[in-house]
This record gives sequence, C-alpha cells and structure tokens, in this order.
Amino acid sequence: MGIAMHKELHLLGLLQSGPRTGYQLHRITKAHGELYTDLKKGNVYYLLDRMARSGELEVTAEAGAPGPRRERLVYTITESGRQRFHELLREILRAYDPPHTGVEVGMVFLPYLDVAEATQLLTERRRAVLDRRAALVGEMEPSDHEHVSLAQDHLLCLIDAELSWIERTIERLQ
Amino acid sequence: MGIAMHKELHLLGLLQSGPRTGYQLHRITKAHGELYTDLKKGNVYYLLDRMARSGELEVTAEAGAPGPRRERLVYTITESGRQRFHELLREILRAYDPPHTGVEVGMVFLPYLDVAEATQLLTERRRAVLDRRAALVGEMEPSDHEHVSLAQDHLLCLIDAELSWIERTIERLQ
DNA sequence: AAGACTCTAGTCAGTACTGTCTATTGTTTT
DNA sequence: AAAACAATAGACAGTACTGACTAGAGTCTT
Repeated sequence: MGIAMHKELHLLGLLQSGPRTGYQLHRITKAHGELYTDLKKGNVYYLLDRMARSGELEVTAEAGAPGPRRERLVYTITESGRQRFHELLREILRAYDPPHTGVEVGMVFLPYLDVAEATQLLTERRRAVLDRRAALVGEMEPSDHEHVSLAQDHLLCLIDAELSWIERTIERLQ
Repeated sequence: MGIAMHKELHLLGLLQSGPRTGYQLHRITKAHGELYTDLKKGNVYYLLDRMARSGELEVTAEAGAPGPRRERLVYTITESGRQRFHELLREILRAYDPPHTGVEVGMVFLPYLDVAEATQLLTERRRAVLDRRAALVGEMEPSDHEHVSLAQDHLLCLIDAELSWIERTIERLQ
C-alpha cells in the first residue's frame, strides 16, 4: 500500500455520493479548510487518473453541460472502487504511524544555538501553533455533522499536545 | 523551501561532526530507531548528491582504506553547508505545520461502518499505538544527552495525545 | 572447502507529488 | 463596452522519494 492511502480514501469517499469532475473534488477539498491541507490540485488529477487506470473509477467525457465550457472529465466510482474504499478505511483506522513533524530533528541540534535564541524561536513557534488552532476552531461549527467534528477533534488534540510540549520545553530551557 | 527540510537538516547535522559516507549516514539514521523512521536509504543518497551539486557538501572518492573494498564516496560539509544548516534549524523550530496522519479522513467516513466494527478497529489502533510507545520508551535511556531526550519527549507527547484521543472516541461511540 | 547467509555500498527504474503554465469564461471596475 | 481581474479546468515539466536489485567481501555451517 502506498504511503498516502488517505488521499485515495478521501477521493473515493467523496465520489461515493455521486460522479464528480477533478476540479469539483479539488474545490470540495479546499473548502474543508484545515483538514486536508495536503492533497494539492495537481495530485488530485494524478490520483484520479491512476484510479481510473486500475479500474476503481470510470471516466466519461462530458461536453460542457452547464454552459459552453470545454470538455470536462467526469469520474464515477465502480464496484471495485467501493471495495477498495472499505479496505482503505479499515486499514487507515487500524494502523498507526507516528507523525514525522521534523521538529524532533531540530531539537537534537538545539545545542548549536544559544539558549536565548532557542527560547525566542520556540516562542515564535508557539504563536504559529496558536494561529493554526484559532483557524481550526473557527471552522468548527456545532451545526456540522458529528463525524466531521470527530475528525477535527483529532487535529485539535494534536495541536494542543504540541502547545503544551512547547510550553514545557521553554521552561526547561531556563 | 522543500517539504522535507528536516531530512536535509538531519544529514547536515550529522556531517558537522566530520566527513561520512552515504552508507555510514544511513546506518546512524537507522540506529536512532523511532526517531527518523522516514528517510530511507535511497533518499539519503539522493539528498547527498543534491546537496553536493548545490555546494553544501564536497565529495571525495576514497579507495578502500579499511580493507580492499571498492571505492566509496565521502561527503564533507562546506562553509555554505554550515550556513544552510543554521537557516534550516531556525526555520524548522519556528514554523508549525499540523501533521496529516490520515486518520482524520477515516473519521469523516466512519458512518460507512457499523458501530461494532468501528469500535473494534479503534481498539486495534490503540494496541498499535501502545506498541509504538513501548518501543520508544525502551529506547529512551536516561544516560542519553539531554537534547536527544527532548526530541524523544516530543514524539512521546504526540503518541500520548493520540492515545487519549482514541480512548475518548471509543467511549463517545457507545 | 563448498554452500548459504549476512553486511557493506551503493544504483536505478519507476511512483508520487508540486509548482507553474495555459486557455477559456464570468464578473467587476472605470 | 473595454480593461482588469477572478474563477474554472486541466496539462506538464521537473522534484522528491521508494523498493527492488546488484555485487563484492566477511562469517558461519556442515
């Protein structure tokens, strides 16, 4: 299985509620905000093409229905695609890979900076995390479906862990 | 800046304490265990070559000093490489990108499973996390240098956050 | 001492992904 | 109504990364 199964799962999941074009999928993804900030546009087209070749999706060319557009490609999920969706869903929920954020590497080389600068940098980091947190919380409407908020809750959880780690670490540096 | 600056930082950091070959760097990386589980061997060689081309490293061919081996390539950090190291170190400590673990995507599509199976899968996930935690803690010798344990502490922090999230979520599903 | 197996030290073909570019239509400004 | 700008829709060149393979040297087995 590829390293980024969740991207495939995401696209298959969206296609379960009806055929879509690549651009529509891209917009939906962007609209989700802080969730799904990986998965760029170019990658969407790449993955759709790959899934079509492997039989999980069917492609049909649609000549500009909603106005005189140029031809667009519409993707429809197949039975084999639905099976793959379920496989991926189970696999992703079951397995755990610790995230590699890169800050661990930074911490290892912390002695190359003096304490004042290190503290300064971690304080800036704290600010960045708080900004992300605010953005995420701003998106969390209580009107949303329960499961979407469960997903956002996971992100929030990791962000809060990061935050408290930063604060503990700044203190330890003194 | 590339998406995986921390890999470059890691290699530059190791080369600060003397010239090394690609294979040596690979072994050191593996020996670090749960830290650095990204960065595979092939990628090490790729990155070294790239950094050499951009002037951060110097390459010298060494004809089998410790025995009749075939020629090995030895990489030495340059002044420009040291500057880059400091830039990367600062940038990585300062900036924050929320990790994309993929489980959020899984949570969004949780309604496609019945509650019993979802609970089962999350329980298996809990087990996987506990295993990783044990592996990491097993590596954390108190004899280690302070800053290395700071790095491991970050990972541990995220793992514990994941763990408590899983437990909360399993309860919520009832 | 022949065979099997591991460790060293990479190479490379192919996959996954990004950023930038193009071209058309729709909307807003002046 | 012309100019300027945003949104739609995707292509594609190039970068980053992986996994499988090669091949010689050392070690262990029977």
